[in-house]
Amino acid sequence: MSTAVDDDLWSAIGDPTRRRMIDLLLDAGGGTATGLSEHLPVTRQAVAKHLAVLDRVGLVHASTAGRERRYRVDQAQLSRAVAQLTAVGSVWDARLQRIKRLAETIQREKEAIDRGPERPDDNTADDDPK
Amino acid sequence: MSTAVDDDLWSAIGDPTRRRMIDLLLDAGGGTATGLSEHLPVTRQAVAKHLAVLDRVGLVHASTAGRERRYRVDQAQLSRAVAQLTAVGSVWDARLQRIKRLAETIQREKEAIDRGPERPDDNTADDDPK
DNA sequence: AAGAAATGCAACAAACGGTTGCGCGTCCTC
DNA sequence: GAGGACGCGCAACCGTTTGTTGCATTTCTT
Repeated sequence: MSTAVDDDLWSAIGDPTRRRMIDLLLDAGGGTATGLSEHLPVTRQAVAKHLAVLDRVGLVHASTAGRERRYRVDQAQLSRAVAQLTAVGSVWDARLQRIKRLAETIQREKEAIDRGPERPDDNTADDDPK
Repeated sequence: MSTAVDDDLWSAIGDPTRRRMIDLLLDAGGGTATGLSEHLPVTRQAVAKHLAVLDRVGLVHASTAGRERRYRVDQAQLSRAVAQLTAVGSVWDARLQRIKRLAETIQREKEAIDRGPERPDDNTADDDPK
């Protein structure tokens, strides 16, 4: 169900610093390594490496202008990533729900036994009540 | 908005191997390091380390039974993680939507200019069409 | 009691995220 | 237009993570 490309996307957005970088880029509509590093607790070089990673998986694109290298978020690719997140989330959610229902069923059965361990079915002698 | 604990949760589920392990554990309702490693492309020891990571952030719990050490998913904590995923996803989605609307607005304005760069309002000379 | 099965521990290699230091192009200003 | 300031890329290095292999230990089975 998950491809290698998807794994790359995941590990790209798995890093907290990279997630914050994407936030910043979305907020400002783009930015440079130096600019981003001023809002992050890491050096410009570390930011540059992260940008290279994000670029490699297509989550951002760069454009050189003079001595500046400006990065913008690729909306389509980020959409893909978001779809991945919600997909995995809903799969796990579904499994959790199933487990939860199962547990409740077992609990009900247990309580039933606790109430009357040997009592058979209710309606075995239900016909002709009078 | 994101705490250190949340970052730990994220990086725990950020690893593709660990995600597949959670999948397997959910499917089978629990499992051991040796058992999981048979369904994964890594050795038993690597799986054991991953299980230790997942245990440290509370996503799984272990119980020793004889020579076996069986791990189960902590439903509440996984729910937390899923909530995280969907939260980040919806934030990014919202930003993407905003950008998309903005782009469409600009596009409409551009097209309007292309149709008639200097034309003022539509209904200035609308009376007496003949 | 002996062997198979499961785990844990230790040493090691490679990749990752981070730092510092340096050199090179581009812009601004005097 | 010469010189400094600014932004960037490259290389070396360090600590942690992720993976391996090898071995000792515990527990089950026969």
